[in-house]
Amino acid sequence: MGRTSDARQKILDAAQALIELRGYSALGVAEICKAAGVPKGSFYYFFESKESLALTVLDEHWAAQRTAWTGLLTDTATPPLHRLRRLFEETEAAQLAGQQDCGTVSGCMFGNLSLEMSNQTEAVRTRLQEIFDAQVDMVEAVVAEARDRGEAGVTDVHEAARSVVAQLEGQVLFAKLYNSTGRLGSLWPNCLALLAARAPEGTAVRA
Amino acid sequence: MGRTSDARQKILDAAQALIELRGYSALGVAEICKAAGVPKGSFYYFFESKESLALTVLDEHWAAQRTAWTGLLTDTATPPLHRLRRLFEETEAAQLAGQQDCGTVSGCMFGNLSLEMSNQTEAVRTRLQEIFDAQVDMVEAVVAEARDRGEAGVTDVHEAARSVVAQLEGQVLFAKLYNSTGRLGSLWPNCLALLAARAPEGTAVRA
DNA sequence: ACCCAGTCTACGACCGGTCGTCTAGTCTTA
DNA sequence: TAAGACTAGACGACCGGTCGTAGACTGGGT
Repeated sequence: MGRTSDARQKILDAAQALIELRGYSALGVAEICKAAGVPKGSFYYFFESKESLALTVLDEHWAAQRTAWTGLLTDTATPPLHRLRRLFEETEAAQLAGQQDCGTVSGCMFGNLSLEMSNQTEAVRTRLQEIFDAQVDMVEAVVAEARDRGEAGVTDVHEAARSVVAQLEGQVLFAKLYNSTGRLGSLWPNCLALLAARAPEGTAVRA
Repeated sequence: MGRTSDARQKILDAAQALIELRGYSALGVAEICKAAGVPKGSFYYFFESKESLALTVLDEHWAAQRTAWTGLLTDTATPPLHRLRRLFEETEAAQLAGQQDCGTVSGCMFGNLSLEMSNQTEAVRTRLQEIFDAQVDMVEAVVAEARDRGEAGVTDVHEAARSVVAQLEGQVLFAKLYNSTGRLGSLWPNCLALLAARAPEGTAVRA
């Protein structure tokens, strides 16, 4: 009896879980409705189309993650690099939890959908770009803070932040492929390395 | 006719192109056959199933890429780190070429299929694991060589190689999502950073 | 207190089309 | 003509999506 029908929310919840578990294209509207315990006929009352559902799931998931990230990354009581480390630890913990819940490391929904849908529907691609832009911006702010405190030698903070997020996506992809969270521990040392000063051109790096 | 029918090869080529362009799940057997100019009825003469086609495409694509990588990475005439740099340059060039051919950065087929299929069919997941294992091994050999020459400070060469490949996958994912190869240039400096010595535990943090 | 249009929510039945797959058969070559 | 190489066409299942309407609720008229 919620003000917005709870059937809609049940569809949303089921869709989010199933998309993380099995992807989008391989998923049918009927299957989503069955999992949600909602008649299929109701689906198109609550959602305009399957794609519109994907967009809504994306938005809801990002809203939740953004809240969590904001809490982690803007906590001025802890040094900026420690905040980043906590972000990685939380990511690892989340993947581990997902694995124990449903037997499978589900990876990052945004990365998953990027590779699966971005060249099928322009709307989803645009939304995913906005999400990753926002993620990078959030990391960038922390990196800039660290640099100002002399804790990171990097000069181009935006590109550095992008690389950190890219590293995270790549490692999570591996975690999903190998169904193992074991190696996500390298996230933090790698982040540290990416945030160190860069040699201007060419050769080796000393300690 | 040819001992291996050329129809089979035409299906393979069309499938490879279409999978890079539109993914696997969203692709129908009929569409592949039409693009290949092969009657749909012939498909199941040449391939056991759609999944078996995917496996074959994967193998063929990897065989080609492995050859190219081997040529690049085992060229003892050039220093190891330069070989790695050339690998990134070639990757960037390949993505750019793909973009100009079909208007879209197609990304890495292995990464794409990892996120799209790895939790649908175990056979594909296993094959993808083998491919990435091999990629990491190839990079690892070069990293070990660089370290022996004192050009890389990293101690765990396997994990370092894995991180380099992860970074590559992450950046290529972004290139695909934003349909832009412009930022793949950060691949090489990031690789350098990942190959530098790691502090054992949170050194950069002085708070 | 009762009723009855009118309105909105919610849904089962169904649509045309496409999916992956298969079989029955036609070609080609020797 | 025997034997393989190849293919047309159709199969049942299922896809995303539509639609007519049942049921719950509303607010005036009586």
